[in-house]
Amino acid sequence: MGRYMATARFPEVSGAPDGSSNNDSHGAPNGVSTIDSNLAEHVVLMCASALFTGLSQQECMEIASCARARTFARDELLFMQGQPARHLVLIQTGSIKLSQLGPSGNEVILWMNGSGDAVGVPADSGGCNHTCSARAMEKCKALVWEYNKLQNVLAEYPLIRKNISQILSSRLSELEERFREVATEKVAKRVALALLRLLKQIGKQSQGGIEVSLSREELAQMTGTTLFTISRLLSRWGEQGFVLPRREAVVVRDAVRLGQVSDDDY
Amino acid sequence: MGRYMATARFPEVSGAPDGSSNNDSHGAPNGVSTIDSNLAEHVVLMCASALFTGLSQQECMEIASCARARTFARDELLFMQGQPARHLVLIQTGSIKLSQLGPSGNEVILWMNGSGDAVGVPADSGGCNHTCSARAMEKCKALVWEYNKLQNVLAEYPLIRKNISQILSSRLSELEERFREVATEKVAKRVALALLRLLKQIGKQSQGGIEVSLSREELAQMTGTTLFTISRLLSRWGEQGFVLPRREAVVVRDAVRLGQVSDDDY
DNA sequence: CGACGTCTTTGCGTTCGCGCAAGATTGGCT
DNA sequence: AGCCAATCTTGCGCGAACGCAAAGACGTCG
Repeated sequence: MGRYMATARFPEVSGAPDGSSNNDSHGAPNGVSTIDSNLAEHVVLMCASALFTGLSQQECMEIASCARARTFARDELLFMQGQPARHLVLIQTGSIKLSQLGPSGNEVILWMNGSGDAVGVPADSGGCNHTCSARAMEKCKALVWEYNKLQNVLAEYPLIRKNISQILSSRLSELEERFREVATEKVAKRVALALLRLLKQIGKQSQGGIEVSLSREELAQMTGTTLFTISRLLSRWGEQGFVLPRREAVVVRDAVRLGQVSDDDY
Repeated sequence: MGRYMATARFPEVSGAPDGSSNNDSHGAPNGVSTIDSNLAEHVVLMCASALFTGLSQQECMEIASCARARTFARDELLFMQGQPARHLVLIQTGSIKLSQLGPSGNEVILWMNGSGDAVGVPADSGGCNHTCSARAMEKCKALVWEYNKLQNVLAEYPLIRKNISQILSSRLSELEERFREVATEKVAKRVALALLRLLKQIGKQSQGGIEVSLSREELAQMTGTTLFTISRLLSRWGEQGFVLPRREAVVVRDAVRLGQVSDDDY
């Protein structure tokens, strides 16, 4: 609570960058222009992403040309729940959290997305409103397409439609699983399972283990509990040695042990 | 628990009906063959369904010709969690519940589907396993397509792909909402919201209100609580008059009042 | 019609996890 | 360096909901 209140401006991811676009000094050596080396990066990113799986480098390059490169500052809002969806964002570096606000003011974090993930995936090409708000957790680099420019791309490469279905479908099954968890499992197990998922999604190698950068409150909002309970849990687990509680983060030292957490571990 | 244990046979929705297929005696009057009148019914159903939205009657008829009509008996299993998905089922009458079983044996009901809904929607055309089990809640009539026969249809009518994305996307947002609810709201509100949703999905007009045919336990499995708590809740609400607790069902007399249920209502 | 199985109700004790409050820790910023 | 705001920790009490047990209601089937 609190930290974000200042950002009251209504954002909508704009294609036009805030100044910090492609021309980041990358010390491009003689002959290779900065634009080209960025383009190559983008193509690599795209080919590895679930969204553009199956497309050739050639094709990715084509599609990349309709995109704008952007950076998002820490805590910057990409879009807000309820707004009409207009932009597709492919994350290059950094992580983005998608959270939903309920009528009674309660907030949950629905998704954490990292490098290679797509945010604002269009179901139909247009017309829908965002079901959640998106916020950069740290400085992010990303590629942004406007839906209307995407229309042609989708028409030309029907494979992307298939990939979108695939993405939607796998998100659905992940959420089904998480729904079952939050509906039936006790807090300790839920938190353990959430952490294990987060390891893969936004985990960063760190001394002594893999670090997940989420505050106690954010972890609580992912698992349907309170920051107090999370704090107590992590303290306990810290004593047992398989996690290291950090400020706004958790370092997981032993994922296997974490996976064995059961009801009696709290 | 228990009632279902007997059905140990491994099912997989078969195209070949169990005998009770198209030729239900419908007292077809002279001139109109039973087949034709069924086909007409199917086309009407399809045109009204989200899956085939936008297709002409002509086209629906074409597609219907690849389908088999089937009935499912009460408590019949359409498919089981973990099995490879092979069939698309469009519900004509009756309702089907989709439930997921966790590793520790806890079960939740993820979806309740009624007339016009599609079960086993293919994300990609094949290769995936079912994330939940499907069971007919009552005698159901349905149309069934095999995935391999569907391949051609999907290729010929790309609109269906779009519709599938649409369906997946709207299911995703419903589940996001329910996830938020189960993660943040108290039991009373969760149950009220679940009932309101069920009214639309599988509600049947009944004397004194709209009836939802779910046992206490099933209602509990939808909302992440126990049959005891549900029973107590419904008793209380019954006293207040806006619902009627019935055996394996709930009659909602005043949906507006139900929507106003808040924490202090239990 | 009566017996049985299933579903439901309700009482009661227990516990998990909430939520406040006060204090400790941390990192950023001037 | 030192202040300040944000985050985190921990103790404590309480209440929502669980979960068992026993009894009641209902429908079915012989």
